[in-house]
Amino acid sequence: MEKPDYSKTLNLPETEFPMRGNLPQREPQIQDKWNELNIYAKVQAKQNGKPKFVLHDGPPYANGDIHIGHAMNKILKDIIVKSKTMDGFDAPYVPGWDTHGMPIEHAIIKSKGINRHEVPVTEFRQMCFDYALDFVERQKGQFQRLGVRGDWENPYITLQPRYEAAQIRVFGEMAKRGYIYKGLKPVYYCAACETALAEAEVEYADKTSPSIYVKFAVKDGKGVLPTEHTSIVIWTTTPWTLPANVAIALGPDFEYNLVEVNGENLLVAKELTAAVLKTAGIEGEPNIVGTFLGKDLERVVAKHPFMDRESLVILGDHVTLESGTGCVHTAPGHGMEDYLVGLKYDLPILAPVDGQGKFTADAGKYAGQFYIKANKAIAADLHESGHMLAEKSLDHSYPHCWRCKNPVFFRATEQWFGSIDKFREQLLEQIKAVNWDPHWGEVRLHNMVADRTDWCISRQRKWGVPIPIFYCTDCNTEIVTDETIDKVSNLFAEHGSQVWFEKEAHELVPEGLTCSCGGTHFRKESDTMDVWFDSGSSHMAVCEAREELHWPADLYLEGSDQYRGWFNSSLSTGVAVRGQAPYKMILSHGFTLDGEGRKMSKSIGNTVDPLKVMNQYGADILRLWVASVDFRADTRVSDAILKQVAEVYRKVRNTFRYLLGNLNDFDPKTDKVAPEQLLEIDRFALNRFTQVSDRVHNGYRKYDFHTVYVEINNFCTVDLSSFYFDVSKDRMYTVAPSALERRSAQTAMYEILVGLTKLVAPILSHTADEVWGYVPGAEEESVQLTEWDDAPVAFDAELDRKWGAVLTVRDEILKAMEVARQEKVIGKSLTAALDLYPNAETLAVLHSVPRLHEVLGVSQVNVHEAGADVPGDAVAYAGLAIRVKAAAGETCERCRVVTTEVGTDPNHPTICPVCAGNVVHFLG
RNA sequence: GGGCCCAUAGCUCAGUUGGCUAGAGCGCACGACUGAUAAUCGUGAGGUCGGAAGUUCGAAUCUUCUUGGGCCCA
Repeated sequence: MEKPDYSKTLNLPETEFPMRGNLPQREPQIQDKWNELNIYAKVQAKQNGKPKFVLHDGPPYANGDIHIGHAMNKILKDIIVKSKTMDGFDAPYVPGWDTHGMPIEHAIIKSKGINRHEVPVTEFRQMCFDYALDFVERQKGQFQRLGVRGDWENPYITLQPRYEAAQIRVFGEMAKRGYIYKGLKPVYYCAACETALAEAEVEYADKTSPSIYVKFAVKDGKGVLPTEHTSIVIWTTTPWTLPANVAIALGPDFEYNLVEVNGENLLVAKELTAAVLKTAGIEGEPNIVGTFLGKDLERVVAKHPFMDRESLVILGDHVTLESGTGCVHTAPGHGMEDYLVGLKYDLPILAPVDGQGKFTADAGKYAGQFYIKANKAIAADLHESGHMLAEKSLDHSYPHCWRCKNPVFFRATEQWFGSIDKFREQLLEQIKAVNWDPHWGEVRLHNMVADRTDWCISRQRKWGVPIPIFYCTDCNTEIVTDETIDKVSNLFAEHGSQVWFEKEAHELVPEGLTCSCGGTHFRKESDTMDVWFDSGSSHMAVCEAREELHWPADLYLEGSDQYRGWFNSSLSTGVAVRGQAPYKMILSHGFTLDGEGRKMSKSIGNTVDPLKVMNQYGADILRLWVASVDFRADTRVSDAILKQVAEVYRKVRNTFRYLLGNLNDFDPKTDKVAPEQLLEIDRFALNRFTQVSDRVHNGYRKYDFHTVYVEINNFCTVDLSSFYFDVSKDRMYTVAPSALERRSAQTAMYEILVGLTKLVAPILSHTADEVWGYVPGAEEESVQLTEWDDAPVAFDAELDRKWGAVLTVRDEILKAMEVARQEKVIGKSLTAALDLYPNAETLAVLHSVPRLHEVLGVSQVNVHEAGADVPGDAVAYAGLAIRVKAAAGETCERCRVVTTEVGTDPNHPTICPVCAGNVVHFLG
């Protein structure tokens, strides 16, 4: 008989599951399979009737390709939705898009080079509409490439008719409750284009402006300032705004000097006194007759230099001492800060300038003049009347119109507001009721809501949802009633908001509408709504409207910029129309920075493109990266970081591969070993998995994905690869295929394989399904169609403690063996024989371990009694002295154990008796 | 300028109510194996916790200040 090739008589791992992921190629195939299966619908159908969990998607803006922030956001949501599903919930996910607003108008105007005023509104809006939908499709493909599962065939889009219709109803509800009012607010305005401008439409350029110092005579010093011959000196570079002056702002904590000059007292900030006097050409040592704190001068009354009006002294934190006089001319109708401080003091908002930039009758003698031209006339008059202290000019950076390049200015215009004031207390109450993660989110939103001004919801824009208000052409009364809202909403539901621009007012109002004045002719509002009102209505248009969802949502999850944005606008509309926050919980993530913690920007060139990452590494690597970081804070990403994540992935993948390889002949239906018959070490492996499984489940439930990542990583590397697999591999390979020792290990590996696949599925969705295709006996078409099971064994704390002690001893022995290896006493562990000299405690541990040599990976172990003489060449460790020597005998050609018994069976002269017994199972 | 947040080994993160020589994985170095092989195993070297001051018997953990960074306002 010829000597057999013993390597053919082993149960070596074998699997088609590739070692290399090749994710950029493989993932799209897996996604195709999901699409064929219609995985979303299938999962939803299966979970129907289970407790619902609604994560409501915050809509990204449909413009541009997705960036790394989008990727992180969507991946986090996907991990949550998938883990909730596997945890036994019905977790629908309806993705959304935000589509109206300036950036798309901007993009259309730029890319098509068109002038908004020359293209018919409906045509312009259609272009915006098409553009937005193009990007919805584009981003949808990119989100799907990330592996995100959702109702992609039926998303919500803010330009959808049914969405716009629902939004109109939100507006109507707010109006009905008296929360909508018309007021004045300054906006950037271009007189040449006769239009309001968004901030993004303003560009800064150098300009030379007048720089004048004007005296405002004190009329009532409130007992603090003298009234006779006393003036407050203001400084301005826009003399034309003086007709709109209603106040003078001082810094509350600044000191102000009262300086006597030529018989009159002038008030200027102490720090600026010298500079002002110098500018005014006043020589000599100033004669300071008094010093005051700004806050002591509050409500002093001055007299306007040329209007028949008073000017109130107020306090503002925006006052600086960088230039001017420290006494700030305040015209709430012509400046943002002036406006805001004006709200606090309830100042009138005057803007006596019309749409062409000409002064109105309210500007008195300047009526009819173009605002800039009036600068000269005003200055001349101030000289004439003796109010001009000094007049110079100044070069500075000033906002200009992006189109016509003319200077722009702030002009108070009529705007629609949502009255936060009327339900601020309710907002603050509701903030308390929400579950905030991280907890500081509550403070952040609370502070914002506590001191925010009313919500300006109107925009002088075309690409948006129109504000559904009519005006009586006879008496100009605003009309918004249940009937008009109903009518408009229904029209929008049918035709979309485009109908507002296509039809005349009389076609849009309910039949028979009559104004209280008796008028029956109407015109329609031309402003559109702030896009935050669009997305802020999503809880009504989506959560409440769609039957698979519910209101309020269980969770909103967005970047921390959304405290100001969507969290805020959604809360406002929710409380306004339903008296309640539209979400039970807010979870927020940080921003993604580069490897050095710097903000990413295209100009610096430090961006990480998720699409490139997926082409290079794969979506699962990106997903694993998301799971690996502390997303609640800002996170970093770089190629080096992704490489590291890819290493972790490789380890996890190899773990799966090894499990699959060892299970190639395992049929769970027939080969499973009952728990009580399992070898102790196999039970220990399962026991550890039980623990890991529990921790991973809890990690998912607390949205601590980093815990999930760490637990899985450590389980694969420490528990499995370096211990369990390493220690059990010889047994797996050498024993008869169906021997209990092998089936026992296979049972443990099978349970671990199935369980682990389910644990990683929410994160490594592609890989998990790839693995699932190889799992023996797996019936479901996707692991996403399974739920987490209870762990295969109940956690046994005693077993865990015992093997913990074994591992500690093993570590000591490995150290000793490493020393022997360095000294060339041994090579691989199987060439070693050990003499162990334990103390009583360690002896008990060693005695408790079945198959000790297997656990230590050596050929021979000789455990001496406690107290035995320790030879001088043994190395002492805690509780144990160890002598490592080369094992005596020959190496069994089959199992590679070194033993003196090789050749005991004359038929097999090169192998050990154990192998001789096992080999018959292979040779027949 | 204001509100909120972040800062622990090269990297990603742990470090309950302040208390043993600050931990893990990866990476790195060295070594082993060649029956998980574009794999696998072992050993080891790396932080004094952004900085300063303070409270305390004792602080990465508390206080103040400070530096750098981020989000949102102004």
